[in-house]
Amino acid sequence: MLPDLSRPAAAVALDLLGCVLAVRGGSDDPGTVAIRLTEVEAYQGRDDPASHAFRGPTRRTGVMFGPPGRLYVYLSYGIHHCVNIVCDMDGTAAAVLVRAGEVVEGAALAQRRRGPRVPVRRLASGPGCVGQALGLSTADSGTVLGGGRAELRPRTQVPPVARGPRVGISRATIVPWRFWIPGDPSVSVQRHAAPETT
DNA sequence: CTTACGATTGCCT
DNA sequence: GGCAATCGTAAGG
Repeated sequence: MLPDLSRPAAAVALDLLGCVLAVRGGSDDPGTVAIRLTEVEAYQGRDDPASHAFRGPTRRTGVMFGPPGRLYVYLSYGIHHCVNIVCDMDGTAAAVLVRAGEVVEGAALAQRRRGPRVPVRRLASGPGCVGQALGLSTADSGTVLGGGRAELRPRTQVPPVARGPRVGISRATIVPWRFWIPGDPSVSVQRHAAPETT
C-alpha cells in the first residue's frame, strides 16, 4: 500500500520511511536510480515558519501549493538540488524533504554521479546527495510520481522510526518533524547537532 | 535593479 | 571545529 499523500506532511513523512523513490535518468543517463527512504523531514507550508511556502506561493514554491504526488526540487546554496514529495490537499502547501536513502537500484549510475570515492552507503546520504544520486535538478520540479519518469513504490515492511528536530533551519527549530530509521547506515550525520539518543 | 541569504557539502586546520 | 563555494530566489528600494 502506498501512503495517502493527500494528508499533512508530518503524517505522510512517517509513512514514507521504507518506501522506494525511483527516478529514470534525464540528460546524462537513461538508467534508473531508486532509493529506499531512510530519513525525511516534514514542512507544513503556511503554518510552518521554516517552510519555503510560509509566505505564500512564488514561482519556485508554487508546486507545493498544487496537488500531492509531485516532486518539488529546489537549489540550495547554488549547488545542491534538494528533493521533496509534495503532499496534503490541492491548495494546501506541504511537502516532505527526502534527506537520505539507501540505493536499492542503479547503484553504478548513482556512483558515477556522486563520484568514485563515495562509499556505497553514502550515495544518497544527505539532501544534496539524494538529488545528485537521482539525477534531479530544478528543471525536474513538478515531475509527477507515476508519470513515467518518477515513481513511488510501497514499503514491504514497517520500519522502526525515530523522530527529532529538523536540520539546517533557523526557525521553528524545536518542532520534531525529522523522521528516520534508527541505525540505518545511510542516514545523514548531523554536523551541528548533538548525537541522537535512540 | 540591488542585495542578503540559505531545508548543504567538502575541504581546511 | 571552522569556513568557503556558488547562484537562484525573494524581499526591499
